[in-house]
Amino acid sequence: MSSPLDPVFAALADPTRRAILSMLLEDDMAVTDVAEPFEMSLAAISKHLGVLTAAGLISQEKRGRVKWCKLEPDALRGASVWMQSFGQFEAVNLDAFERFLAVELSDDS
Amino acid sequence: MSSPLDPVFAALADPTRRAILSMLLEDDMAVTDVAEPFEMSLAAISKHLGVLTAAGLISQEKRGRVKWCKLEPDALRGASVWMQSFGQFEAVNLDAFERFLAVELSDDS
DNA sequence: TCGATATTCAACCATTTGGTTGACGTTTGC
DNA sequence: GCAAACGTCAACCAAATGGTTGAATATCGA
Repeated sequence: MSSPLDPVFAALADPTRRAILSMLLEDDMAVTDVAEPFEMSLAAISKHLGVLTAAGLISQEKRGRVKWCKLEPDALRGASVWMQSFGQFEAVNLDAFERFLAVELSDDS
Repeated sequence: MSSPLDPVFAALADPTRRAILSMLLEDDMAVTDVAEPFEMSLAAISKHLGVLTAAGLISQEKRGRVKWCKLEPDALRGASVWMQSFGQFEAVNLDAFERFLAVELSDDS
């Protein structure tokens, strides 16, 4: 059916939204400042920010009349782990999978 | 603007397509066999496989009347690298991996 | 208080997406 | 040769997506 990964990957599928995430990597930003480099309306950017918020990739906090946008990189973790499982366990080499688990478990990190 | 990441993330946004990729992780499969566990038409699965092929995530080779589907995990590399730029994912987080598996396997249809 | 700034909302539009069904072309096995 | 199996194609549909504009709301600064 669906999973929490659905809205994350869907949000990442749009280049405008990926660009927004990259911008927020440097610092928190107000909605108007997020919109500034893009050649589209503020309302469109507001919608994109809504999609990113719904996916959990950013959070928004209103202070005064300004709404600040903040990256929430933890939301990428599930998606990242899902993808890595393909790179590392290609052709489901079960031996490799178990070696991977052993290494991960013995490494306190 | 667009980038080669667009179709990859868009393809991953659908749970049916992610389930198909997981199946192909175990072995190459014929289209009919890919479709078997899903409660939708063969034509719908054929379209999903087309989306995955367009994204480069699988390849398809016809032998006789059977078309074989093969995972192409390298296509995930670009997306993976993009996500690494957000840091914090250098090592696979096993807790997150297990949470992911629990969710992903429990709502499979 | 008033005007400007910040942001969202509502209505609308075109395009894409994910599904259906039925017809169609190939390949296979008897 | 012919029916069955494999898979796609074309047409259609409903819903979601990504954008627009204009009005609305809330806050700030003077």
